[in-house]
Amino acid sequence: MDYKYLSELLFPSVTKTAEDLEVEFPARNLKEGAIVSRMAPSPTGFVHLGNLVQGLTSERLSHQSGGVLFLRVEDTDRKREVKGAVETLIETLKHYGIQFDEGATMDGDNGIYAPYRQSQRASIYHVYAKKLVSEGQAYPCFCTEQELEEMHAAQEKECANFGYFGKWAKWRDRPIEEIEQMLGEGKPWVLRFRSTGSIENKIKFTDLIKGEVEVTENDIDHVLLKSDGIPTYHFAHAVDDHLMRTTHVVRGDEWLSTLPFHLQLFRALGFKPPKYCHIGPLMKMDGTSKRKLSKRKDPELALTYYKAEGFPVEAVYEYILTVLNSNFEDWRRANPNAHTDEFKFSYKKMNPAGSLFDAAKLRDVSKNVISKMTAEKVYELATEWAKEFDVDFYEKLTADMQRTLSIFAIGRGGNKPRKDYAVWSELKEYMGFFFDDYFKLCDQPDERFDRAVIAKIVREYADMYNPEDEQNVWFDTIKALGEKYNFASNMKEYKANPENYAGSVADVSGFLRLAVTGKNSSPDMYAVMSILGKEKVVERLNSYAAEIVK
RNA sequence: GGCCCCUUGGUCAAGCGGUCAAGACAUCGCCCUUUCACGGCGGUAACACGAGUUCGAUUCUCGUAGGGGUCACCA
Repeated sequence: MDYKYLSELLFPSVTKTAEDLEVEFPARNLKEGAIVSRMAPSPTGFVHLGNLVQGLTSERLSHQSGGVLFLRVEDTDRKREVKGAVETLIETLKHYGIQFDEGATMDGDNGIYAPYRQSQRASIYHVYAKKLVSEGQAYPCFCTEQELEEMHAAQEKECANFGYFGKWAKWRDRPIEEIEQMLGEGKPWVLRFRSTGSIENKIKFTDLIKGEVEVTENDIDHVLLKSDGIPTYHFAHAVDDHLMRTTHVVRGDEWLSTLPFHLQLFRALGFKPPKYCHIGPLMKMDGTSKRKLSKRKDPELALTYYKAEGFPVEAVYEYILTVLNSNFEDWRRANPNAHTDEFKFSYKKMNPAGSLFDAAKLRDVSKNVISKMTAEKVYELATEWAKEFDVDFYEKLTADMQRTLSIFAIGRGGNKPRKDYAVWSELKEYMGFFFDDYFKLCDQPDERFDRAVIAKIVREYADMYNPEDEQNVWFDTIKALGEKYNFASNMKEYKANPENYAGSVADVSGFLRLAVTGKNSSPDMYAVMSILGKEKVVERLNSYAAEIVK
């Protein structure tokens, strides 16, 4: 077989050579040890938490080493093309603050290894395709979809391994005349790799996360170019990561099974393969107690979900880091205010197994993150969120910025800041009572007390509330009022002999709280009342007193 | 089915041949406290199973089981 002739037949318009491309896309000039990594998602319409896990790993690895991180869009699947997906992708990654040094952007490309969209790189792939054909390492296959299905069925029947290999590889060794004839008839074809591997052979390979991995050689003649001339993931991966001079590939471990093929491909092309970090899958609890993999359709795994819920980006980051690097939490405790970039991230600390996504933990992390923010920061992020997801609430929040800020300031700062909410979408429930439109009685008063007494106390307090009072005076007033109705003002005494009292000042505070906020749980009452103002406080106290005895 | 990866409490996870097997989240109890929170202290709770190597295995090896992945002109 004259492979050279075949390659001209298949790729007549390709004139460039692999050598030309080496010159066009030269090696990077980086310091020793600098890692070049990338995020290479396919634009499916939404970004997955897994993408962020992978992206964050790449980002830390490259930037921490003084290297480069770039974004490459893997849009080689025309059938699954989703309109606007690339924009969504770039926007989402931007929201999550991943800083790319080069790669695909909204309006094009940034960087000398462009284009960074695979759909625009066909001519580059074809150079290598032609080269492989001319060397006898790849060949055209004219099998129809139906023929392939029949092959699969036959293999199933024979209990043979699946795939296009060995005797099943119909077009692997057809004479050139036949190929020319098919070509002449304009029949569609794909380019297949001529594998020389055997499943009898094992190869050892070191993954940066999994460690020593023993895999079986690939013997399948995988498709390199689809019939539309666009490469498959495998071929594009080898060509692009070589030309873009990627040193480290971070990806999910679902790729582990095709790794032998990738290694084979790099060798066939004369490329040095990158180092690989295969991350275990992120799983989720499914139903009862069974664990299941994170599927593309789990809405809570889509990044847009976290944005809509109102998780601060920083919280999602912190959570992912705690999952990725087990020592991150310890570090965070030791450095509560340091920027995450100061944490020494290491792939050595990464768990080779997959992990279950822990929503409760994320919430906890988020509460901590929010509790450390200033009121101004909370205002900024909460209003940003509300503007997009709850316009009415947004208007309330921004109507009087100073007032809103003072609400956010309650219990903030100091060593033990409050941790009331984990996401912005909970904010309305937490502080809604500050706005008349959202104020309503949510909770019931304690059953132990006579409602008439409660009403009496509440009404009486309405007459005594003086916003000018200092906090201790304010509280003394409440204590005195309670004592009048035999509610203990000294908690220790009350606890020692509860039977001597109708209740404690804690209960009295509870009555007032419920009247003013509509809830049994709220931030500091003194602050709440002073922000609401005398008029509003008195009004709510009185209407509550009336309401409760109806 | 073939091939591959994984397996410490409910969850995330330390642990690299000798530990009373960390810590965090969740949960429960107590304390602090004017409420609500925060916080503090403490409790329940784990090395999947079976062989082997070894004086000694959670740590090493091999099986078994379980979980997961992959076998496309998807990535």
